[in-house]
Amino acid sequence: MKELEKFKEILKFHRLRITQSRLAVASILIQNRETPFTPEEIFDCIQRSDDLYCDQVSVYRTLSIFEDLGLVSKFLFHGQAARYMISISNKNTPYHKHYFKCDQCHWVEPLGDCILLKTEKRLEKKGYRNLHHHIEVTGLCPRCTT
Amino acid sequence: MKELEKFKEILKFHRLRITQSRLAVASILIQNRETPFTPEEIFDCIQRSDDLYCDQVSVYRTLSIFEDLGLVSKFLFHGQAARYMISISNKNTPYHKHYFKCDQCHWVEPLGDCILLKTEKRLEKKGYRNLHHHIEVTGLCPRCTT
DNA sequence: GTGCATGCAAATCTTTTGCACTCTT
DNA sequence: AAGAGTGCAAAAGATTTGCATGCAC
Repeated sequence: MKELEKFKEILKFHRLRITQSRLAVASILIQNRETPFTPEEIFDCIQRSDDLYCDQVSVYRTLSIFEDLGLVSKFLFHGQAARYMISISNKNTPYHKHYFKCDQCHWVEPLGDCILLKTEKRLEKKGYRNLHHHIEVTGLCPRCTT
Repeated sequence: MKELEKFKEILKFHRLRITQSRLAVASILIQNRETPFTPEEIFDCIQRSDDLYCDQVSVYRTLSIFEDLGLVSKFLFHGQAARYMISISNKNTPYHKHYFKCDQCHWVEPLGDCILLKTEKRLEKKGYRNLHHHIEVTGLCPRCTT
């Protein structure tokens, strides 16, 4: 399992420790790379597992660290707990930030190339700095369409 | 004040009552059309005002209704309370959904024409339905750049 | 008058924090 | 051995709900 190694490598690089909790959260995220999970769902998965263990609070702490390291991305669905999804591909290709999110099954699908680069360049010329962007397209995926 | 009339009109159209609370929240949103406010900030504004009144819980209930009616939009900033901003312009031009949001002062600025229409059409051909989208560009605005 | 909307209190849900203890390094 | 990380409990913050009362229609 290449991706878990990637997690370990990046943790080491940042002088962060490789612990049971961090490996547990990483494993769940890797196993469910197609769907963003809430901290609670991740915690439940870990509890159901025989060989993984992590406290619920540590799930939050771990996700926060993974987010800072760019290993996961955080998705906010309106009126719900935040959802996290692994952001390194199994081919170590760069993370693509733009997704379609299904309102019903929470399935997430990459959308293609970024279409905001021009907009950001224009803003930078005007004096805007530290630009980040987030594009969200939501709706019902083909499987959830009745 | 044209916009308040628009709020009243749309409430009436949906057989919802025109109440003190709803008018108070609408007024604050209209007065602060350039900045999205949290429910608490809206509540504080109302409390500071002499002639407006609304309970804090009713601010939440009212915002939820206004959102359903398309009168306001909800912005989620990571790790913070949701922010709401009026989504009808003073010229009754259609609401433009894409903004730059300043991380520091929460100033919000429209970005220009929508660049996702093509993407949405492509998805619809594939069987996706009920599509909505939300684009967020964040960073520091010129005023907040040191 | 009818019943939608409100105010208040309390519950709920998510996330964060404090602190003593544990385990990685 | 040092101190980063954890587990537990409890706090904090945002939002929702229940219910009796009030107000728009």
